[in-house]
Parts: sequence; C-alpha cells; structure tokens
Amino acid sequence: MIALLDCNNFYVSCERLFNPRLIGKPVVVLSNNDGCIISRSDEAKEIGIKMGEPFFKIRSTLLNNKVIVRSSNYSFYGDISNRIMNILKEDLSEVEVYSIDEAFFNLKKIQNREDKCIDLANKILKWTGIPVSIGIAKTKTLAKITNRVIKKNKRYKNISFNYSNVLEVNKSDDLLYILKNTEVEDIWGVGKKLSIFLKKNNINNAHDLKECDENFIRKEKGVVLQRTVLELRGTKCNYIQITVPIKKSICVSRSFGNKLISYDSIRSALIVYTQKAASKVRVNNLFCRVITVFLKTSRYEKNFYANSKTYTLIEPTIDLRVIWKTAENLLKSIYKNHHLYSKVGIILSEFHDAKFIQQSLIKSKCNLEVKNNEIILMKLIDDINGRFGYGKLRLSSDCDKNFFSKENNKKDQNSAWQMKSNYRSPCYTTSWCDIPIVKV
DNA sequence: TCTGGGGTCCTAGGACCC
DNA sequence: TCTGGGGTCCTAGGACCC
Repeated sequence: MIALLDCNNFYVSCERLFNPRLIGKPVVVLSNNDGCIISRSDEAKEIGIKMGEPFFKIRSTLLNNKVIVRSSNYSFYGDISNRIMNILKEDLSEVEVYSIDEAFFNLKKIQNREDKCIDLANKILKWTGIPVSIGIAKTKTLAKITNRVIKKNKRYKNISFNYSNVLEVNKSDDLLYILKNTEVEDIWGVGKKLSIFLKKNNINNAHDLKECDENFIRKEKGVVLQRTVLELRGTKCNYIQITVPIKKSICVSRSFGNKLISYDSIRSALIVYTQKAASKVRVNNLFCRVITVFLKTSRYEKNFYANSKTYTLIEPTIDLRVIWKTAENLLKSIYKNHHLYSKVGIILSEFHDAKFIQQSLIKSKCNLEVKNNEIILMKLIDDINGRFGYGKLRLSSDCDKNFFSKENNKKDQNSAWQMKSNYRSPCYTTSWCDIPIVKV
C-alpha cells in the first residue's frame, strides 16, 4: 500500500505558526509579485475565494470579508517543509518528497497502516504545528484521490485527532464512494484539455474512467492517460522514487514589479537571475552546456511579444563569466524596442557530471588547467557569499556602476524591476534578524 | 494599473543511418 | 515505367504537475 501525505492549506498553515492571530480567520497567500491567490484557509474557501484568482480582481471582496493577505515567503515554507520531510524519513525507509507540501511513502510490512499514519500525522502536528492529511491506497493515483476526498468531503473530514485526516481505502464501498465523488478534472494527471475530451465521451468521474475502454484511451490520448486508468483499477504504474533524480534543467525567472521598456533595466534583472541559476548548478556539482534566455510582455498586452533563444557551448561550464556573456548576447538578439516587458528568465540545461566532461579539441590552452581555475574561482565566490551573505560578491555590470558611488542606494537601483511583495511576513526560521523575540 | 515560478514526460515529424 | 525495410536521434509543441 502507498500513502500520500499532503499538508493542509500549507502556506496558510505556515503563516499561522508564528502568528496565532491568523487562526480561525480567513487568510490567503499570494504568488510572487502579489499576483494570484495560491493558498487559502478553510474560512477563505468558504467565502468562495478561488484558487489562482488574480489578486487585483478580488481586492474588494477580500476587504469586505476582512480576509488577511500575505505575500509568499518561500524560504520560510521550504524550511518548514524540510522539517516535515525529515520526520517522515526518520520513521520510514521509502519516502518520495513529491512537492513542497506532499510526500508519497511505502507502507509495506506495516500491519496497522492507519494507526501508523495517525501517529505520524499527530507527531508532525505536535513537532511542527502543521496539520496534514494522509490517504492510503494501492496506487499513487488512488492515494491522491483518497487524500483529496477526505480533505473535502464531510463524510470523512476530521475523522481523527485535531484537523488531521487519515484514511485507508480497503473496503470496496469506500472505494466506490471515493471514485464516484471525484470529477475527472480532479484526477491526478487529468488537466483542462483531457477533462474536456473525457466529458465529451461521457466519462465524468473517476469511476467512469476506471470502467472505460483502456484501448480507446490509449489510441486517442496516449500512454499517460492509459496508465491513469490502470492505476484507478489498482495496477501500479507509477512507483515511489526514493533517490532524487538529477535535474534536467534549472530555470530562474521573475515577473517585474513594474513593466520595463529599457534594455538596460532588463539586463540588470537578467544578471541577477543568471547568478542565481549558475549557483544552483554549482550546488548540484554539475556543469551546464546549453543556455536559453526568454523575454516576454504580459499575455494580456495588446502587442504581445515573446521570444527565446538557445545557445549550446562547445564545452560544458560552471564559469559564471562564460554563462553571463552568452546570456547577454542571447538577450540582445531577442530584445526589441517599444515593448512593455513583464518578464525575463534564463534556463540552463544539458548537465554534465564534473568528473566526465568532454573537452574541446580546438582550444589552444591546456583545458584541464583552465577548467581547474574555473572551479577554484567559482568555489571562492560561493565560499565568500556563504560567509558574508548571498550576493556580496557578484558580477559587475555597467548599470551597476552607481553601486560603488557615494549615493549608492540599492533600493533605487532595483526598484524598477524588483517584484512586489507588499504583505510579506518575516523569515522566522531562516534569517537571523527575523527570529521572533520572546519576552518573559 | 494589476494575472507566479519551476519543473517533467510524451508524441509526431523530420533528418539521417545502413 | 518500376524505387525497401528497419532503425535512431533530435526538436518543437502540448499536456500535465505543484
């Protein structure tokens, strides 16, 4: 049997940890740039606030209902997530961290599976303060569906201690009820397009999909949806992945706080993202060979413009100078005057292990020596930034000249493109200056 | 005025090989 | 006049996930 643990309203629950005043009140958390609603408390859901709704559209509704708004604080949520995952890993041998607030784990050889999961849920609540739900079933797809239903449906909600829900579907009437109460669009692996197709073919819920002709699905929509059908029938197609696979691409991009026209300001945003992306590659101890830069205006803009370009280096690199030089050239080639840009980003891909790098035949210098110098220099940057704070040592750029002048004001430098984050709570657990003070 | 960020996998079609 | 059979690799685009 496979279990899926999912933290209840995770980002909102995190915000409530250090601010008990938020408990019992409607709370929402916004996406980056304070754009959309991405987490809602039960009270906010009851008001009818939808997931993914743009903030500006429902501002008055939020105000009228006294909904408390928070900007997202990913370093904080990430830290809380790690604590939860570590509790699971301490107790169980096969844990797959599936997302910031979800984990699959194997329950083979465990006899009282439900009791075990109730213990886990209670332990997590006690140690971290985060309420969770755990669905247990034969396959990942069924565990996902179970988890969703026990959170939403009154028949199962709060069946165990203090907001945490746990259920194993082993009785057939439970399974039938859960399948029939799951619309196709709520099945893991079925998105907008597939649900339209399924409904046209009179397949409306998980039970219908389970009972339908598997070959028809395979022929029309391919192997992925066929696997979903099989998983609904209890045949495992997706297995628990214990080892974290090596990343295939690393992307850093942000929407700008204000729309940008000038090349220089876009360039100064890209230089920051490039440094972040390159340092992520180094953390993974990899070299990258392919660099992509993309630039776009808002989708809602009349003159919508989006473009991207990719360059493949002769040799994989970790050298920030090489990556930036390439990225800058790519940006130049896609930038056009007179557009109101909303976002720029960089994607690094085709990663190579540091030990096995195909070197160029045509370079004149001793390649090995050059590579070693690259590694030493980049390590030095990482060490200095590790000690004195991220971004202390970084690439200089023409636009940054003022940084060294007397009137240096970092805030003004960045304000043109820096994203909005007007409702941000402190980084309680990841920043020394934000650690809460207890007065006794 | 204002609409997130970061990923993965699959498929079809083109280009190429012997 | 008439033109095979069996592959691989790469890429762009689509669909999905949280």
